[in-house]
Amino acid sequence: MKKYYITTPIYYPSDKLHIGHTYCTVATDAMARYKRMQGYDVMFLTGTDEHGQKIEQKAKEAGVTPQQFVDRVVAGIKELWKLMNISNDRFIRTTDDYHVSAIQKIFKQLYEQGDIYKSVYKGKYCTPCESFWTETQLVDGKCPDCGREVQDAEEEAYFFRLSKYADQILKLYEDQPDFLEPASRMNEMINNFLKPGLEDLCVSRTSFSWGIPVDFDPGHVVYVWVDALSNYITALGYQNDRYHDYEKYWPADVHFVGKEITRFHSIIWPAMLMALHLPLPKKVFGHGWLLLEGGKMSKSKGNVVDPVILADRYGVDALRYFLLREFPFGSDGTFSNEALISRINSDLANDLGNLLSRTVAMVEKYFDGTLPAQQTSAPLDDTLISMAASLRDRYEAQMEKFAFQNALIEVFTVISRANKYIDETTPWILAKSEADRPRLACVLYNLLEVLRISTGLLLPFIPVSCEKAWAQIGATSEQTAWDTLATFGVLPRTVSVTKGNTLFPRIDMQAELKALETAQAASQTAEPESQKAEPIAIDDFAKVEMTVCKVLACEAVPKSKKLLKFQLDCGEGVPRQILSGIAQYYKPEDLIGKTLVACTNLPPRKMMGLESNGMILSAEKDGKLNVLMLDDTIPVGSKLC
RNA sequence: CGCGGGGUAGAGCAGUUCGGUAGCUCGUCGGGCUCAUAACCCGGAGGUCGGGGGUUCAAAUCCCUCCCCCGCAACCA
Repeated sequence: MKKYYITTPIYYPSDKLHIGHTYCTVATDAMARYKRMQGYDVMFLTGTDEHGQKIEQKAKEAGVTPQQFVDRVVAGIKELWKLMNISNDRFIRTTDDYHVSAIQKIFKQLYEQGDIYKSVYKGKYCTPCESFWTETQLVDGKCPDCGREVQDAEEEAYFFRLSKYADQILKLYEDQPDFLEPASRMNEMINNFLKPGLEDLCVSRTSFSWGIPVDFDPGHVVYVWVDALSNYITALGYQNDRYHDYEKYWPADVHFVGKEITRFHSIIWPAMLMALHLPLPKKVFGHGWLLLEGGKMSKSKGNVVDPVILADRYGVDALRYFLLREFPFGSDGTFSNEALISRINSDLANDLGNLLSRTVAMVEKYFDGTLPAQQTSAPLDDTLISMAASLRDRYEAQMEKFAFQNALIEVFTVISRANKYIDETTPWILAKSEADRPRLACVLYNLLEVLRISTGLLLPFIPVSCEKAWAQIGATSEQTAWDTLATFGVLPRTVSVTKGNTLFPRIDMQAELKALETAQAASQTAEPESQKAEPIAIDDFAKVEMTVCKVLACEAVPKSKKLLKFQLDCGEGVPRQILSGIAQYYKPEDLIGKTLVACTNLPPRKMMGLESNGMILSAEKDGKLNVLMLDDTIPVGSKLC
């Protein structure tokens, strides 16, 4: 049997997942279901990448162990995939025993054959801060955190000989121009990383401990590259006994990944596999991001879209459909509630749902639910029939290119044609004459066939709804199998229908937009987590020196989007230079002469090569920022108390 | 000149590989229909395809140039 191995990235469980992760996973799921439908033996893998410093910190903040922390988040992720009807065959966690031991073996093998070597990470060390810094991070040759002297220091670390594989990877791209898609991503890799030259990659850490220990060198843990990327083979049983289908499924047919991690999958991962003498995946596809009006989705902006709310309100299938129909898979798209509702209404409710509803209703009304065998065709039927019969091929061509959007457009073109066909044939008029009954029966039969083929092909996208539709049009799963979908006339002529519930109810746009706003706001405030600041002692507050100052000069930092450079009179006799990331909110000239407050006892910090000696106070809420401006009569140099 | 993506009707997008009448969805205006989820069908209005220059019989598409938006990396104390 032909096999097909497809993967999502393994997600980082430092937080709840959002609509972006859902997008990628739903796409992978649709592809997996499509391939199963075609008769492939599919392995669909997803999972979680659970190690690293960030999770160690988050667990500490939450007062639990890292393992407890990830267990909780991962449980939520599995629930989300269940809700979204994700049909993954396997779920790997990088904390799974079998993965841990396999990684240790892989790491050791690479070390023993010389592809990983122990070296030193050279830098400057600040003893009181216990921190390593590179030359470029230093401010005036001193520790950027505390301003004290630093010493030359060396830290042991393991490195992977990535540089050794640069040529082979360039050759891979030449020989296999479709290895990484869309093509624009490959250009980015070549220009940004390959051409400038690859540096060896630091693949271990000693600065945190939440990771897979390097078993032959205590104190070192394996860093994300080797740990996370290898999941695609350890999940099949590579170097472990938990699973035994590495031989069967590897190499993967495609890795679906977000564009931010295409680099890891198209450079580091192939290099690692080359080092291990393993076959390379056939393809890496870097999909685009879902953006929101006003930019990227991010926790800090508080504009994260929660898939659970949307699925609860409109149904899982509707959300799945929207995600794959609205956005071209390779490029970014803009998500909005309005677009979601509009898409559901126009395609699913008005076109597909209504076609099903009116067709089934007419079969019940005119023939008591069962068509007679005597049916008369007409030339008018030909266009519809040929469109429906050839639909599978056009759909398949798009699916093979991961062009989900286009595949769905193909299906809905036929659905629209069927709605038009009803107008052309006017069944309600045919119903009035006994002589036209055979003709009427044929018209309704043709409509049922279009519905059978359409919902057959929509199965990977909206699986639950398709099965409901089959129940209504009287189709069995044999009659909607892949092989039957390129043939018109599969349902028996005397098919019986059963009217069911409305497949996709229309959504009241105005009412829902309001309701959504409330629901989303509620879910965000429901988890204040670290919102409330810890109480501090008055002494702690007193440590912060806040000084009233006047802006002497202010200009944008060249090539910087965020930074403005201030010269401030803080009553110290000499101007103080402070950089502040508010360029998007203020024009430099508007701030000159204003009286502001700055924190003036922070250690100096270097940004864009310029030194900043403090922080200008501003207030921020809901993405809006205001610099604190004071009455100009307050004397410069006053301390806030 | 850091790298990449993009600018096409009021909104959102396709079309650009390989030049040949500018298309889709939503919205809007008018008409039709009554089987259906106030759904469906038909028609209209609405675009100097970011600006300028070039190649060509012919440019959204190819070449040059400029402008604007967005993302990535170094910056957000």
